Amino acid sequence: MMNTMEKRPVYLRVRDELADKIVSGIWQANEKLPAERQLSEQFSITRVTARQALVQLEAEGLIFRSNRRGWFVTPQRINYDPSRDIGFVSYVEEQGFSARTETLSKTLVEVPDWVADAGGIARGTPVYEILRRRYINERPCLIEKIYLNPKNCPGLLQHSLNQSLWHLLRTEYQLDPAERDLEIYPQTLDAPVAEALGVNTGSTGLYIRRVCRDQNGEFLEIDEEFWLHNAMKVVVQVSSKSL
Amino acid sequence: MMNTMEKRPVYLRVRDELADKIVSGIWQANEKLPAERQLSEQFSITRVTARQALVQLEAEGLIFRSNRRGWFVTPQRINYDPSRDIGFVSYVEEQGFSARTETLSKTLVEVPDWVADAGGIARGTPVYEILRRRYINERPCLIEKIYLNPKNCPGLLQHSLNQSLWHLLRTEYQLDPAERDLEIYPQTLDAPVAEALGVNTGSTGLYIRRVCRDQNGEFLEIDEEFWLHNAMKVVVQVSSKSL
DNA sequence: AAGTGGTCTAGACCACGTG
DNA sequence: ACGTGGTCTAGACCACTTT
Repeated sequence: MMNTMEKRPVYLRVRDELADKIVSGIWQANEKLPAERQLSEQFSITRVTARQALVQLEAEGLIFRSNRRGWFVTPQRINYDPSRDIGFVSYVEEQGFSARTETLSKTLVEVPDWVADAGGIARGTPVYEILRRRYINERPCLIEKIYLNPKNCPGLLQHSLNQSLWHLLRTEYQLDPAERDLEIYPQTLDAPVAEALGVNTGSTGLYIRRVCRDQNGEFLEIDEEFWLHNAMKVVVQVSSKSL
Repeated sequence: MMNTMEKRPVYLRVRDELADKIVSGIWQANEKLPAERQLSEQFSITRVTARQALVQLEAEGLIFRSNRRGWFVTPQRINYDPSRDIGFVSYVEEQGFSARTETLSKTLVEVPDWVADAGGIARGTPVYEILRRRYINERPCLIEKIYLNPKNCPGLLQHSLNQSLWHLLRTEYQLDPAERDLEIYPQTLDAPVAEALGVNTGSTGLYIRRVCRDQNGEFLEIDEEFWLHNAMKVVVQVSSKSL
């Protein structure tokens, strides 16, 4: 029974009880929580209040929702280093998870203005655009949008892109990035991305943008990643530059 | 009048109208939005629905709330490079904002276990712990918790710490970081941090952890930062390591 | 004292996913 | 067909901030 003398709002007390079942391991990763109506009955609260507790846990990353199927326990975050290119799949597998990449589309498009500006190429130039979806333990965790200058990698789209892109770029085209500019911030997922990840539009995500250049500072690749906010931790190692 | 044929939920249509006033500049940064009750009347909706729209905008980072005072338009994000130590204040001022640092506490404590492990020092060792709050345009934006090995900087706490810590460490103690390990992920703000930032417990934040080492790999500083999720963008430049 | 957001109740209907 | 979450109404009382 809950202590009714406690001043903490009801929804936070419910949150605490549910959080407890998760961190203590009573509810395992990917396990489905009881239905909202069931929870409200169990705690003698309205569904609105139950939802408030659930939304709070979602914000904390402890649970996630899948469309209209229900609420589930979030699996452990993976570590992710956007500055390395040893290959997503092997990197994730090193941590004991399974990973998979799926190519959603690969096309030649007119370069978006911001990509042209960030990459220092002329506006309107045609570039390769690759859209991929990546899974961790069969859960779709990020959408990736990649832009490449065809000048550097002609015929790239003929290859299968469900594997490490950098492995391909290195072995087939002798490309090697020397420097990367990263931009990272929390952002809500817009409709197309959210849909592709099977979550609600407007749910929280983490946005990562990566601009890779070669030794001459010439743009090699620009990559935008839209992650579920609870799927990973960014882990980067930076050496000091002499100024 | 809103198009009632539209399938988009009401709260998202309200969101759109409010978002429009913000991005179009009709409502300026830090301006207060109309009261929830006023909005619900204006749009002929319940307060619950109005709140749903506001919470959505909050998640997107477009507005923020201040205790029970109301909802306000979020000012522009600053760029933040956790790999540099040119000084927070000057870095922010370069971008046209004002900045200020406030020391909340400075003490000698027994090293927390995770700090000892991450820093490679013996558990139980005494270390300096510094707690600071940083403002951008007089808005509290982050809480910083710093751990330092007193061996490297004896007497540090006698200095004023409302300024660039690394300037102090360099000029007074000849310390210079060679390498930094960064860990970055979205996380909700716990009670003490949220209170110190004047926001609700459980609101979204961005967590940054930084471990600085010298050339010999010895731990110099560990720093935990708890940011408002909408206050900044992480911007890091990484040079490729030869593997 | 008045105004604000914070919390909560007790319902309802809808759209979608799963059997 | 049924169970699920997604949305929404029309109220209420409380705690805190501002005037």
